[in-house]
Amino acid sequence: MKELVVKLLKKALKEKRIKLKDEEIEKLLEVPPTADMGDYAFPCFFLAERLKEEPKQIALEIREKIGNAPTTDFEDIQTAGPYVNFFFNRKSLAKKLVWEVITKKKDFGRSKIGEKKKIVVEFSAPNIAKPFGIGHLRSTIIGNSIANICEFQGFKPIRLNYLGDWGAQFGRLLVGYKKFGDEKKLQKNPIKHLLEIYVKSNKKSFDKQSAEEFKKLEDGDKENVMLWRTFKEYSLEEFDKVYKELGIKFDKQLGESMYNKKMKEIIKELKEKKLLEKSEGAQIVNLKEHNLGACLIEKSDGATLYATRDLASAIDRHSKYNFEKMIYEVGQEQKLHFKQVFKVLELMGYKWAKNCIHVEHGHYLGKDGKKFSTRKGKSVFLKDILNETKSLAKKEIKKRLPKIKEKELEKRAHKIAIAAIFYGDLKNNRKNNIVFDIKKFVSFEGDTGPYIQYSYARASSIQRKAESSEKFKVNNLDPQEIELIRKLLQFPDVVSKAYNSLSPSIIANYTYKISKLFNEFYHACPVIGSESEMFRLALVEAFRQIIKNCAYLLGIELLEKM
RNA sequence: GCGCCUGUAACUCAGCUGGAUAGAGUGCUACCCUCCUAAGGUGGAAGUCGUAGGUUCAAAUCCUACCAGGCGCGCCA
Repeated sequence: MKELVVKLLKKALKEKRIKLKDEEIEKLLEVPPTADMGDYAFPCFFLAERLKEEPKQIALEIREKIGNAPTTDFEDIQTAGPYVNFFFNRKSLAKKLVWEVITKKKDFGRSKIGEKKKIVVEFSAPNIAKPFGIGHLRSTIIGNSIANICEFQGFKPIRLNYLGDWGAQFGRLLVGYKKFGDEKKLQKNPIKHLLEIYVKSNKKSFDKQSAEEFKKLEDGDKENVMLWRTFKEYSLEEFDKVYKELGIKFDKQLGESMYNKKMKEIIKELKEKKLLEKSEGAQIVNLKEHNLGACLIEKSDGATLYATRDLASAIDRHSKYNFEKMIYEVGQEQKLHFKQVFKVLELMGYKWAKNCIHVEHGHYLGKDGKKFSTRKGKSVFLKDILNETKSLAKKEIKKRLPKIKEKELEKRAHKIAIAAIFYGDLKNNRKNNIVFDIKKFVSFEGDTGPYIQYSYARASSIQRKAESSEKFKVNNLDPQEIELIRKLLQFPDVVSKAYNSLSPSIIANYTYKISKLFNEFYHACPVIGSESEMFRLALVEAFRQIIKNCAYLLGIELLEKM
């Protein structure tokens, strides 16, 4: 539909001797704030500057050059000050859009611009031996959604979970386990026990010992390697359960430890390329002239660091996947680290370094405005949030369906809880910190995941009660129908906007908006038994389809009944 | 001290590649189930868009300074 507007404008502008590419015109087009201002608007300010004429005048001229309206596609084309407003023939718009959505189904809004090129998306990346907290929840939810968005834009995402299974924190854990460890406790509740140990050993007095234990681990000390393996196995079991509950799948699950053997190669390569220098006993890449400080490669005791492993992993992934882009969905506090790593890769001569992107997210803060910290033992665990949300969902379901079977109850409550948590996170701009409020997560009213599920369930309910047909005639449209159609029309643009900024929140906000418009439509326009029954059923179906596509992008599941 | 991010209604947040009257949700308040699911809908009250300058025909949006919060700045990840 947008192309029609572009076509008309291009022709009119040509007559005024202004050459603009289709994409340029498309970029200038706006969707007016309300339906009575039309469906697309062309602002003339930009041309006013170029032609040194009054924008109002230009708008009038363009309107004149466009010529006849109405046509089959346009009901009217008006000027409003400096804008040329295009009013689609709403009946034909309604018919075209609904038909397109119903025939394209899950491909409506999909783009092929990605040409199946690979995009590596690293996300989640929890640390072994620590419980899955809300910190990693953000990366998991956002990263998953970003991978889905890339897929929808025609790329082939490679979902990568890069477990924090190596590093100095294992030195701490080893010291702690040797001092306070208890095999029985470990078997009974491994994560809880490991966290206890970690908190106990996270003290300055153990710093030296911890560093020694980590170095021993890196050098292959038998006892340490065995313990490390045990910790890892227990953790993986735990994480598998978490991902299953969340409905998250990865293409690859790797750990930092796998690059342990490649450390020497990397250091050798850096030396050969004359990037390494010794400083205060450690080996660094000096990035002062790039205003990025120093990137630490090797500690003074010879042990490696995070950056070293990230360099190795990036090079390895590029040789394996030859990716178009690599996205790291990691917290904002690691911004400098990634800038350094990407810079070092660039200095090493890897041209693809510019295709590595750190997609950062803000964190959950406590009500005091402070960050939660596992190190201080203060954290909010996913398990607790999930349980609390689920039990409230159960209560709500039972209120409506007192006789529901336990199995069905469990299933629905789970889907609702996941949607509440996912949506509650994704609706926020990822860059910002969020004040964590359990009440908000557990709330099912207003701008929430369950509201979206509810809207879908209502739509599905109509479908169940009426027989729809492929043939429909569009009668006069009510304002609520027009508003809904106008918004549904925007779905493809919304997806591409979300992709360009790698922001799932754009999809989330849009999903809420169409749900709200649907509920308004539902309230104002009876479907079954109305004169427009057949068209309205088709419109409901189009809404269901688009909201399904949105839910897919967000990683949440919908329910036919709730 | 330097760098990055943020500051919008009582609270939590959208809007930020400049554009037509600044939007939601929660809370408060008044209504709407003989009607396709009230987890809903309709109305009302509530805003110096942190402050002060600047750029522009046009600024919540861009620039500068300041104030406030978060994060980072060498052997953690």
